[in-house]
Amino acid sequence: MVKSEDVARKAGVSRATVSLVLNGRTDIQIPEATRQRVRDAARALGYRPHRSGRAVRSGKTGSVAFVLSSVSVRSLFTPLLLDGLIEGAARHDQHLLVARLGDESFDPKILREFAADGLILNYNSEAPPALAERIAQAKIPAIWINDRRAFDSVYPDDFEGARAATHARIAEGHARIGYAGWSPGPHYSMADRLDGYRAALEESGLEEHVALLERESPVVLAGCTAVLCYSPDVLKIAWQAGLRTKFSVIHASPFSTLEQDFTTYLLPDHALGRAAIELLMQKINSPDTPIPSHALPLTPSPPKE
Amino acid sequence: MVKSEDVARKAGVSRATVSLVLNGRTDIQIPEATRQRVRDAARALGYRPHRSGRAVRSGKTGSVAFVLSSVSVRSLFTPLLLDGLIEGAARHDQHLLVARLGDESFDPKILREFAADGLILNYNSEAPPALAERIAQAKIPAIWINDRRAFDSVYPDDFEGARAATHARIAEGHARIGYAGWSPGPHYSMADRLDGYRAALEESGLEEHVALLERESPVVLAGCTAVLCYSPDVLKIAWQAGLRTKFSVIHASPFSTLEQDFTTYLLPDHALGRAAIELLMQKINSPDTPIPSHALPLTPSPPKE
DNA sequence: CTGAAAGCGCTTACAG
DNA sequence: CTGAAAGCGCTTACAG
Repeated sequence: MVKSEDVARKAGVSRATVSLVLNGRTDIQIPEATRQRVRDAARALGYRPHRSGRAVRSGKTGSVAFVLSSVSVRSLFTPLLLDGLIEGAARHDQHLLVARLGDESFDPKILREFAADGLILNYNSEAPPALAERIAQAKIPAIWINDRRAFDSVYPDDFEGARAATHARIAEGHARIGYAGWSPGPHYSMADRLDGYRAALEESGLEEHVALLERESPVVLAGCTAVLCYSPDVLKIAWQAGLRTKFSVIHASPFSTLEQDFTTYLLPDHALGRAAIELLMQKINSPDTPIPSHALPLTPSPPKE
Repeated sequence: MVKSEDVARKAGVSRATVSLVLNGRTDIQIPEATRQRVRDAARALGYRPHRSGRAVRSGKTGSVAFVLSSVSVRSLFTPLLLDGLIEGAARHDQHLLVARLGDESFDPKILREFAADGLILNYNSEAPPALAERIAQAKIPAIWINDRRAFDSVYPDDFEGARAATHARIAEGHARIGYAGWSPGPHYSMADRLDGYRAALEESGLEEHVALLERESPVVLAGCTAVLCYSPDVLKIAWQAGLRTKFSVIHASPFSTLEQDFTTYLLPDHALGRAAIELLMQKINSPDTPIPSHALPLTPSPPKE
C-alpha cells in the first residue's frame, strides 16, 4: 500500500507538504514547482489517501448513510431518490452508505458503530419508535425523508400536488371529478392527497365524489369525467371496474400502460434526495439547530400539460 | 464523543481490555464479570466505536462499494440487486458504499481515495476501458456484475433462461414459437438469449421465427402461438402491432399489464447481489487468485408453471 | 489476566 | 516556505 510517506520521499518533501498540496490548501504558500513535484509523485505511485487516516484525525468520517427498513415495503424508494442522494453526497465530497435496519430488537451496525457523520432515514410507514429514540439519545444528525415532521424532514407536497391536479382538471372544463384511493392510513400523505383534492373542489364550488377502495367500488365514480388517483395500482383497479375517464395519477416515476388516458404527477424524488443531503450537511455542521422541514412540489408529466 | 478510554475509565479497566471484550475476543481469557462491566459501561455511555480508528489500525476499511456509471442507463439495477448486496455486506460485517462514476475524464472519489476494500461494478453496457485499467493498475479487488468475463464476474444465465423458456413452450405443445427482440448489441446477454432460443428449437427440430425490431415488424411473427421476448418494452411493441399469443418474458422483476397472457422469467437479481459480495470477499482475502465467474439461473414466475 | 506502549495513516499546529 | 512532532481512536504484541 502506498502511503503519504512514500509520496513525500519520492518528491523529496515532508509528509506535511504532501498533505497540504494534495488537499489543495492554497492558504499555505508552497511554490508551484514543489506542488507539481508532489502531484507527479502521487500519480506515478498511484497514491490513494487512506480515508480512515484523515477521518481519525479530523473526527469526521466523510460519509453519510441512507437508512432503510429491512422490511422493504416500509422503505420504498426509487432509483431517482437514490441518484439524488448520490449526487448530493458527491457535491459535498461525502461517501454514501446504504444500510437496512431490522425493525425490532435491533442493534444495527450503522448505529452500533460510528461510521457515518449523519443519517438519511427513509420510512414510508411509521418508523420504529426505538429508532428515533436511539438517534436522539446518541445525538446522531439525521434527516427524515417522506415524513412530515415539523423539523428535520423533507417530503413531497402531496396536498398541493393533489390540489393542483384537481384544479388542472377543473380548468380543462371537468365539472364532475372523482377521487379513487385507499382510506387515509398511518402515512400523512394519504390524508394530504385527499385533503388537497377536497380543497380544490371547495375553492371551485364543486361537489366531491370519493371512492375509498376498501369499502366502495370504483363504480361510485360513474359519471365522473376525470378521476384523481394515487399510484398505478389504484388506476388499474378503477380501470378494471370499467371506469373510462380522464385519469390524473400521482406517482414517483413515469409509467405507461397500453390503453389508458392519464396525466401523471411525479413525486420529486430526485429533488428529495438532493434536499435531504443539503439539510443533513447543515445538521452535521450545527447539530443543535432544528431545521424547518421542506415540502417539495410535484411536477406534472409531461411538464407542460 | 465517547471513546474507548471513557469506557475503560468507567469500567475500571484499560483500553486494551475494552477493545478485547467489545470485539468478542474469546481467545483471550477475561473473567465474565469484567466483560460484563465493560459491556455495561459501553451501553451506559452510548459508546460507538469509531470505525476509522479500527480501519487505520487494521488496514481494512470494512466497507465495499457498489459502483455505477453516472449515466444511469448504463448501470441499470433493481432494488432486488441492491438488497442482495446490502444483505451480503451485512453478512460479512461490511458497510456498503454506493457511488456513480463519470464515464470519461474521471477521477472519482471512490477511486481517488482508499475508502473501500473492494468494488462491485455494475455496467450493463460496455464499461469505460479506463475504469478496468485503473482498477487493475491500482490492484483494487473488484467483481463485475452483469458482465460475462472468464473471471471475477457474476451474471444471469440468459442462454439457459431463454433455452428453458423455449423448451417449456414446446412442452406445452407450441410448434411455432417466435422470438422478438433487438439485434444483439454490445452486451453479451442479447446474443445469449437469442442463442438459447435457437438451441432449444434446434434440439427439438423446430424452425425459428425471429423478429429483430429495428428491422422487422413483429408481424413477422404472425402465426406463432408463443413468443419469447426480453423486457416489457418488447412485449408492448409486439402487442401494439397486433400480436395476440402466449408470451414468455425475461425480466428482472414481476410486472403486470392489463390484458396480456404471459409468463415471466425473472433475472436472479437478489442472488446476483449476494453472490457478488461472496466473490468479492474471497477476492479481498486473496487478491491474486482469479475467481471463475458464476452464471446464475433465471426462475420462471410464478415458480411452478 | 491486565496495562503501558507502539503504531496504523493521516493532518495540524509549531519551530525554525 | 518546510520539517519534526504531536495526536486523532483504535488494536495488537509485549511485559509483568
